[in-house]
Amino acid sequence: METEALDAVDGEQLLAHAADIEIASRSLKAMSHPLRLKILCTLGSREVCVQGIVDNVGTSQSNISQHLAILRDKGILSSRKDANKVFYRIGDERTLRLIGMMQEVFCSTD
Amino acid sequence: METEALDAVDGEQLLAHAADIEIASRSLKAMSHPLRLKILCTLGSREVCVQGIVDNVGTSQSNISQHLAILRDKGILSSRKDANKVFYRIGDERTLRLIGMMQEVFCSTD
DNA sequence: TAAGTGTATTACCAAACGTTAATATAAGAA
DNA sequence: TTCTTATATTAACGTTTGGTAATACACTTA
Repeated sequence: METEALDAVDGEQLLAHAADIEIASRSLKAMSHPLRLKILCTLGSREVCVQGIVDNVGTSQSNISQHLAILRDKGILSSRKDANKVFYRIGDERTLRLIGMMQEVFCSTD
Repeated sequence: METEALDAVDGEQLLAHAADIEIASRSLKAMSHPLRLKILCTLGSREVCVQGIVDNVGTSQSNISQHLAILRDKGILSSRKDANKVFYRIGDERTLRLIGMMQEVFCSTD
């Protein structure tokens, strides 16, 4: 890890490309809602069905379903149907990495 | 009927504490607007005055000032006044780390 | 002092967001 | 078939957000 990237020199800046900014802010926005972040943290790298997410996150089934739809539509989650259950997982590698990084940054005692 | 997928790895969940979730989502939300993310990337670890940010980010002075206020009020930016100019910098260490991480994740190595 | 430059604030409006409640769909069980 | 569980969708409504335009404030210089 080099700190040189942060020491922007004379006009140099991070995430310089407009497309990168758009993609990154889109992902951040998707993760920035407490319930959605909690969903993502509940999932981590495993697969959990909707009811499992509801039990863990703690709001109504309808509310969870709508947040899952947002994450799914943005390409962050992917799902698999088994019988009458639907299992979700984080299908976007970058998001998975970001969640891990969030833990490094925001969890003090680990 | 049981949520075995969840029970199987009961203890394994990222950002487990409610307080961490709140703090993290708050920071993410602040960064999740394209203009604000661009401001943060413009700053990096250096100090830039408002007009410099306006020139680099590219919207109205009023709009930039409002986004700066949001970031300042959330404790992400700190500022210093010199004559009639105001210089901003990222004053929150965690945000600085996150921005660096965003670069790792979202910037294709070119 | 007046004029000019740099920054912040306000008011207004439209659009996006988030929650609840109700309903719909799908699949397994009886 | 009918009942029950699991998940998704829709409508409605209040809240928040974001942008523009206008204006106010702060400081500097002539």
